[in-house]
Amino acid sequence: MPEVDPRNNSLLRTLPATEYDRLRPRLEVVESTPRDQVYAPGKPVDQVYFPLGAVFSMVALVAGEVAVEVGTIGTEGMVGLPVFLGAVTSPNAAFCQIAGPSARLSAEGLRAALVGDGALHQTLHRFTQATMVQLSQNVACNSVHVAGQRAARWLLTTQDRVGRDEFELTQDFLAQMLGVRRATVSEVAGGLQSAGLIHYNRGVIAIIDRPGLQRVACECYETLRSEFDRLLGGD
Amino acid sequence: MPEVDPRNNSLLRTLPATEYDRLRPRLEVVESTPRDQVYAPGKPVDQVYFPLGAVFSMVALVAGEVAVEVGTIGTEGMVGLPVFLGAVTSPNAAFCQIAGPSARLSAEGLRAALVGDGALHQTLHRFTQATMVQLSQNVACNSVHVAGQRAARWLLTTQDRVGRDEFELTQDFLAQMLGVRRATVSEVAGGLQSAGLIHYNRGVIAIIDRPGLQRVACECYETLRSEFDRLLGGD
DNA sequence: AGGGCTATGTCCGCTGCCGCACATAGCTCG
DNA sequence: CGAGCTATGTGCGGCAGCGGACATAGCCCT
Repeated sequence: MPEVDPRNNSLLRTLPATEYDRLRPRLEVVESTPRDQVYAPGKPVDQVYFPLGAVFSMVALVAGEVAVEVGTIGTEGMVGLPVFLGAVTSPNAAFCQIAGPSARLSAEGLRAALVGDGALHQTLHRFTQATMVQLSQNVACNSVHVAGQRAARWLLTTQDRVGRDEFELTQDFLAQMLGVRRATVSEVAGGLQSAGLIHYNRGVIAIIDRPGLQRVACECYETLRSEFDRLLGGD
Repeated sequence: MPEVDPRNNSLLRTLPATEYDRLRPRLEVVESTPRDQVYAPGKPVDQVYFPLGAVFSMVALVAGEVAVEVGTIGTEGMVGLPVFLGAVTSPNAAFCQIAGPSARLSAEGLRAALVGDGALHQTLHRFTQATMVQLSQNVACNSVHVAGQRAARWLLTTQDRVGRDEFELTQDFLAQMLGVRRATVSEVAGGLQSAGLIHYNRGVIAIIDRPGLQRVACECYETLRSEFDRLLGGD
């Protein structure tokens, strides 16, 4: 595996050297592939992930079955907030969406690093707030905006998180993330492609015209991006 | 104002006596009426509320205008988590939904009470986790369940929070909370009434048949209730 | 008593998405 | 090179909820 610097993760990057050095030996760089689970509903969350290029999805279950995406996490965050918040388990699940590396830390490792009131604690507090804002916006977005707008928004957000303009994504997967039928994604994706905004082929998608996509996407994209900047960017 | 014991709030109730006594002199019991704002989007959150009978609603804005309810807070919680999480402002708003008393505390008062790693800190961490679970479930619920199910669920939750089987609520208000048209609420509420589950009249609603309502509501009600119990009840 | 306001009931045409089903094209592997 | 799988395209009937508009009824105030 190519050595990746854990400092590619914004949360880790903001830590002062002393605190980071204490954490460093406990971090393990691992590669995830789509659908790898970080934690499952009701099972103990025993590891947290600081994505270094991978993107993860949090989903909520309905009737113990249908999974609806409630938020995504990339290099700006951490997967495993329930550990930070003192919960052993969560009713939600988290899994890999886009392949890539992450810095992994055991739950005890995180808890140990949090004793006292250091920078990590504060950083994770701000990330928690950012996550709550993301969840809130998603509640609103899901009930107000139509599939096409949300698909465009999702693609923009994912591009931000992976930092590449091409990544693996099937229509089937995107349909699950948006909570719509695959057939609906087929229609809206076809529309975006013939408008020259994206290009896709058998599970690989490329963003061609970002500004164009932004015009199609709902304002939730901009709203969240600027709020994340404000909360997590300002240091 | 009738003196209400701040210990009616579960978060305050779980505090050990020493910590509560330190907080007590800073708490002020206040009465809220529907639509009273606790905080507004982008403005500093300068007070937090521990509801003692009132119910509050958090809403997210879309296009700076349309407000969609993302969660509710009653005696089990606190309004003003952004303060705890170190944010000065929030893009969301919070306002009173059902009239009643709360224990109010200034933002600085809360911050002062949090120095060191006491029980309040831990309690609020667990409440933060509970709130995130609530938000997640609402994302899923909004995209999967139909208006009738969600209305029933909302009524059940609100009844739990106010602790009475009759409270003030107009169809117009409920429509905003559910993110549907008032006309839609008129139809589903009419259905619930003729099924003998509820009774309402000009802004006052009474829950007649709780078990019946539970059969109509989506499982999100039970899911969340048991998760809140698990996180906040176990002490 | 009457005027106005608020809360509620109801109707129409429309649209976005659903459930279901089937068709096709590219990739992979024996 | 053909079999089979996976990813994508498409069509049809149906329904929930929308936007917009209008009607009625109870309440309050004068």
